[in-house]
Amino acid sequence: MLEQPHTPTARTRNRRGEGARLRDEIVAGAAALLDETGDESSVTLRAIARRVGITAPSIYRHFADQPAIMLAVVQQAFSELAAELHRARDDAGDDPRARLFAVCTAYLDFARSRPARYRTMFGGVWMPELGTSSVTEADLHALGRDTLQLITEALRGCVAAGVATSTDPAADAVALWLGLHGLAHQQSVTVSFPWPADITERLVSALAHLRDEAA
Amino acid sequence: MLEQPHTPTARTRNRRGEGARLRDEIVAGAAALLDETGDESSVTLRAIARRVGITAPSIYRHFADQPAIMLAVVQQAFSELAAELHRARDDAGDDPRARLFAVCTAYLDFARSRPARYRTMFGGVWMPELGTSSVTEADLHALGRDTLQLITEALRGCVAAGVATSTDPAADAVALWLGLHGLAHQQSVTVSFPWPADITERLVSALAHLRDEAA
DNA sequence: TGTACATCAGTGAACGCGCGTTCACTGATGTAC
DNA sequence: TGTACATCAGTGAACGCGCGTTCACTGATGTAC
Repeated sequence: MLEQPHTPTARTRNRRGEGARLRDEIVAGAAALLDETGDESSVTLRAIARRVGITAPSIYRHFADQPAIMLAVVQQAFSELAAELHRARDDAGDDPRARLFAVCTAYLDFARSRPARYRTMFGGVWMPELGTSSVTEADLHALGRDTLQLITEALRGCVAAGVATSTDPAADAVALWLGLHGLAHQQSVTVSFPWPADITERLVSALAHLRDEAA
Repeated sequence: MLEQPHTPTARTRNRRGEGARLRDEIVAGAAALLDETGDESSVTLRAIARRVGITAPSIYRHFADQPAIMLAVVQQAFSELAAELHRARDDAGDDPRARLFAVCTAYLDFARSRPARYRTMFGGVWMPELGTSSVTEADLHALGRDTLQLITEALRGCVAAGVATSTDPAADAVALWLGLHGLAHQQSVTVSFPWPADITERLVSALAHLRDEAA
């Protein structure tokens, strides 16, 4: 990860009533910084300000403190993830097995393409700040609920079609998500791990209790 | 996680030739700090020094820089993990199924009892420092190799005894480890996740391709 | 057995840096009359 | 249509802090003679 100064384009100040735009720019800048440096600790309030092309105090008009920015980044990342999973499922046609694999593959692709953001979403690194910061515990609940629900539905589809033998799709969906998370997380940390080539298929078919494709 | 000042016992300086003892105290102090704060960024060189009861520059006699301390903590944690897994397996008797579960349960217990250390071991948070620091890539390879080998052996034992139907234990062991890692990691981050009660059994039996116990 | 000396463990003061946050402000833009 | 004024987006300077790291040093301990 080389240093890439990213000379910010000279900003023209927002017009009256459009100040809220800066909020989006701040979140986008923080996300870009996170992706580029791969390191959560590089995403400082001042670094974000430099990146966006404003002075540090300007951020306080839009965020109570630094953790609040990270929370916004994480929230946005979760809705991006949900959107990508939905798109993948809808593009996969009607075969329930294909739909399940489409969702799982999209999940892994998401993590692979934004490793640092994925780690931040699930890393809990910003959670110890709870209590000292403006981030409330309520903000954090239900962030991953969408994802889990999508996986559950895809698994139920397989069961209904008789291609999966799971007798408790809700519980097995949790197990399946945990497997995906383990792989996604480890991929986001190491590139040189000696994965079996078919590791995704292996994980998904075992955890979803898929029948042999031949059968 | 409340602040616990931990007034260090007044140190008596090591005798000549025993200076290397401080090295162990530094590593232990860093690990303790990590476990107590739950936050990697609190484990600064100066905080470690305070904790151990020495001045900051004294650390440089034993470690080239700050990441080198974290590497030592991680290395020690990996050998602790390996030791606990071996002990669990050896205590589990001869039943291969029980041995496999003993290893997997010990793995999860390890992560649960030292969440922050577990996250640091596998979090890759200290890896971006590579190149700027004294930590070499060679130091990092093979750290988890022991663990994976133990799981592989336990799985092979099940296959040999006919209680698991895996046809590629080496590859399935990777999948099983990934599942355990997903669960261990998520547990280290959240306590309030609505896990199914039998999540461990569910993960292990699916990924290891265990036969129904009834059969 | 006594003493000079080298070695070693650790200290104390200082450095420059980037950080989060505060404060009083500026100057463009829209609005009321 | 013109102008005074309130509002709003953002600035600039400054703060205190903890950090990693450097440097010259101290003083106890063991060793050679």
